[in-house]
Amino acid sequence: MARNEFSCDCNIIHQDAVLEVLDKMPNEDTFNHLADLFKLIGDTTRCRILFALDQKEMCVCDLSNVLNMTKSSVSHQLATLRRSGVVKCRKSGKEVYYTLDDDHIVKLFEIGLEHINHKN
Amino acid sequence: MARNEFSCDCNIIHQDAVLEVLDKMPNEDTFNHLADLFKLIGDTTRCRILFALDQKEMCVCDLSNVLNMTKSSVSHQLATLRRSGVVKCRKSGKEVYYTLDDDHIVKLFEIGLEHINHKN
DNA sequence: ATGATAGTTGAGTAAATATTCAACTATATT
DNA sequence: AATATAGTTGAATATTTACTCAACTATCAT
Repeated sequence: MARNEFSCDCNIIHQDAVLEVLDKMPNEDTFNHLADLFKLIGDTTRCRILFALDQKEMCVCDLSNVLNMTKSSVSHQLATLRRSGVVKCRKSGKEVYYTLDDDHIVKLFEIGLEHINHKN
Repeated sequence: MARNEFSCDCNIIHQDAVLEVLDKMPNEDTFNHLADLFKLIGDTTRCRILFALDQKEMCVCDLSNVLNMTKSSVSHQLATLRRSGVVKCRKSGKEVYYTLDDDHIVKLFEIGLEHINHKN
């Protein structure tokens, strides 16, 4: 069997399948964005923050108490979530109140929880 | 204001909110499993593998060609996905064929793609 | 049996990242 | 103005992890 045209260390076993799937694959950017989204919620702390904010608008200090973590740590994660556009904040006096700003997050959580519960 | 009972470096601003949210929060295990699930699909390579397998059953060599990566690298990621129970495999001759083994993954991808496209 | 190919696996390396710590800004109170 | 608190931020550290490399097993063809 002839060496394949692609730069990988094996021969093509099913060229038809490979070409068909390659044709249907979204581009690199799409996968990067998709992975970035899941990576964003793929952290226990951020999961807990997002879940808490889905219940109620909260300031950094409230969240620190709910998570039992330092303000600094929570603030760092909130900054990450804000940069990614899944939470937004408003300032009121000395406090900064955060809220969820993305409907998809809740849906992802719902399916994620389904996944966990349906795994015998 | 009295120092709070929780071991964090700030005072409670809204004790009612904190207690209410704490009451609704799932336990630690749940968040760990949830985060692990999203972490699993929070990687470009694994996203691409799962997307490809959603199109068609494929062997490691096929996937290596689709992804343009070494067999070793793909095999490592497949082992991770297998350990987590989102793909399964069957051996046939020298080849090992992988398929998706979790309906939730496709749903998560759908919502993820929605998220990406609905962002301005 | 010998050689070739598909796939796996463990160790090593490099990159990414979550938390800590300390310094900082901004706002409110006295 | 001085002090205290809420929150942010950059640097450092420690942990995680994706990929490479080399060695290995299993299967097929001759």
